[in-house]
Amino acid sequence: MANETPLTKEAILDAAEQVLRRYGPDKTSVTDIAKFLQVSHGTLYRHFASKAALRETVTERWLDKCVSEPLEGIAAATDGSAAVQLRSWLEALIQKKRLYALEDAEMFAMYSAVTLEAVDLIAAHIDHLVKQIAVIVERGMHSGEFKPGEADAMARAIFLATTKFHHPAFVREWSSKDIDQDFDAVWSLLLAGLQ
Amino acid sequence: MANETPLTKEAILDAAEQVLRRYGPDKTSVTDIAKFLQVSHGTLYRHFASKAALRETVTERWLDKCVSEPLEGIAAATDGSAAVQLRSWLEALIQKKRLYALEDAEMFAMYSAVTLEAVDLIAAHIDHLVKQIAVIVERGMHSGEFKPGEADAMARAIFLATTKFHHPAFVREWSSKDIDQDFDAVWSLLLAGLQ
DNA sequence: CAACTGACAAAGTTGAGATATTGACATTTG
DNA sequence: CAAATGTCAATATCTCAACTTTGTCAGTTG
Repeated sequence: MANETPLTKEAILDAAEQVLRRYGPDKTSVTDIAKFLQVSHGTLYRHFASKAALRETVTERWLDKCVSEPLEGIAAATDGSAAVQLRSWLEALIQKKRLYALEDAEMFAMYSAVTLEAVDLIAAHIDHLVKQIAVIVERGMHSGEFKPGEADAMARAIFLATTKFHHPAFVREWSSKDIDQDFDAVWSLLLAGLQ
Repeated sequence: MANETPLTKEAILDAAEQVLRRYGPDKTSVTDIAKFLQVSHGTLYRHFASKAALRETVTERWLDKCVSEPLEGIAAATDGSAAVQLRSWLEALIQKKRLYALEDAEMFAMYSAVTLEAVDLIAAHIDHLVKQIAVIVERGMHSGEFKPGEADAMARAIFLATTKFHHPAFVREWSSKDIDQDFDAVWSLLLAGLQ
């Protein structure tokens, strides 16, 4: 019964994202996604090896679209102060995490779950973000605004040192009244270490 | 049937710790602890308002005895390099967390659970640790080894920036091969910010 | 023959009744 | 009378059978 428009991975991912947003990561079954697409659930297994692989791919795409890509814009700028640029980049990362935790709660829950299950996928996403930081740090070192050093190691240190403000394990603490002051304290110390 | 040696809070906490170590935080009931002490479970409610209060008090005592007190020894030293002292203190904190995660797994699981439930208790414990860091930082500022600044804010920033290496949410990542290298990267950046 | 179906086994989840635990308190005991 | 008991209602957890979901694959279809 081959259809004239055969099912693509992208179409499945779009459907999965919609169903996931409606039912949440815990209540969404492969069968639910198949029903939505009006295909047999077996069909989805011709495109994805397992439910876990489908969940991971949905999350990977969401992270790329909602986190990596918008931040790429900030990291790509080549003018102005590197310190200001770095702070903007970190604030944008943190603001996006807080926003999605509230406004796209089901996809954020999916991302939190995948963070615990798919270590390699998250490691690759983090590498991607650290590379963006490294570009900013390198520019700062080149212009003399930051002191010379291992830009990649520094970038990774900056990402790790701000974990509390962007890692999903801390969602509940992001509504604390002290959180912005705490970020400021960490930022000041990191900036002092860079300059 | 009042006993000649009336039950003390400490005796209950000792018993609770032993039973908790045997059965783990999920499988230990107030009745189990009462059975161990050969008293009625109702008796325990004359000493603790609730099971949650008992769990929290056990955890508080464990944190004081196993974390705060040993680190106090390192923080109290008044000679040698403040940088070396601070690094020793942080390494001791991290090493203790890793050790207990493996060697006292049930009490560590109890602590992980309480970290999610009893925000105020953990906040007080963290304040305590941050004060110890502040003592080291202040000494470093006084001796001219660290540049002058707000020692308390810096101490808090140091604790927050090293979250990934001591917060129980990251137990699973502590066995990664990169973890020590990552700590080194963060340490270098923080130290540069202090000096 | 590529794309899909649907029947199937194995694994996982759900719900309802049985059992255990929590927490309050009137009562007992030395 | 302070300390502890044991019963009770409410809440939570366990058990196990019915059901759902996952993942495979031989078979169907355009």
